[in-house]
Amino acid sequence: MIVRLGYVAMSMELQNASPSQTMTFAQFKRIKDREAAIRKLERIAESNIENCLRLLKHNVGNGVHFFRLSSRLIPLANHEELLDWNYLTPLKEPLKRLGEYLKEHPMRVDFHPDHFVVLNTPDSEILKNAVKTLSMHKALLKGIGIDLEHRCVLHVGGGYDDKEKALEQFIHNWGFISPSIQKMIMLENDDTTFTVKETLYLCEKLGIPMVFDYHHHLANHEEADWRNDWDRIVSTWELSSLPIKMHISSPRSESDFRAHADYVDPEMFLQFLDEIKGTVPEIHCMIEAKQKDAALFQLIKDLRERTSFRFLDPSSFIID
DNA sequence: GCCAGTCAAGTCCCG
DNA sequence: CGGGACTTGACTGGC
Repeated sequence: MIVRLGYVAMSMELQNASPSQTMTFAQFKRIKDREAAIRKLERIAESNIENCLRLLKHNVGNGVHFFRLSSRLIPLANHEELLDWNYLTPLKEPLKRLGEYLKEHPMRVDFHPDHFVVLNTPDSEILKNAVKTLSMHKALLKGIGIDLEHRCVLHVGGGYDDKEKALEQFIHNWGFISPSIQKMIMLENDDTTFTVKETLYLCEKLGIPMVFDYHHHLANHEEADWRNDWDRIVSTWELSSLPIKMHISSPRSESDFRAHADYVDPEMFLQFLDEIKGTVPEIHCMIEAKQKDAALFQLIKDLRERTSFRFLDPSSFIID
């Protein structure tokens, strides 16, 4: 079984390389000349994409081939008072450069839109905004030249005091979402509302790959033993051309259990790998730790010290 | 140059 | 029902 590790959105090691620089709407309004303000937004977005390319180069230099792109590349992209702003035109060339680099250096990249993209809302305005944000992600993927299939991880959404009803609302809303956006989606179990079993219910019904978040599962489950659902999780990936992916993080502390720790506990990870060994030919694990790439590099170091895993490259190894 | 406060979005929580 | 907490990284303002 091949295991490939990745990390999230930004680097603790590269200086001044944030892909999520921003301008709030309050700041935007304070600028008298609207055209100048829009040009500033465009400069920030271009800089974010430029930093994104630096991050990709940093990844290649360190043998990392799995990476989550920031979902905050374009500040205020979906703001209702900026509907006339065609943010894509000035970004066409920078996005193309990302795509060209990715063609030379293959890397699995995807997005995790912010948690206010909720597809199971009963409010049609909120659904409209969620779809708008997903359309931006679609445009970014197209601009880079990445196939849309399974590139956006989302949570199921709100519980609204009746989770069964909330799940049915998801199914209802799903019918109003265009196939090209449906195709982008993966669903993840969350740490407060929807468990693995509930997420699986939707994934199986609608043909959506499920991203298993081990930490969230520990925080929120009906049945503690996830292994009973593992085969079902794996099966949701049969319809995808990409290998199964999941999220790995450690709790910050017992009292602050849901928060992400700085690093990943290697013993916990090794125990987990031992459980799933041989169940899939290849798995991609997204390391979600406060220390981002530094946590990934530390985990790799820990694994090298503790195991005799055969490393294919600095961030991928084989378990027999 | 550091620390506290602000910003954005939805949901959730409390009174 | 309304206001505040939550979450995240970036940024601003006060000292």
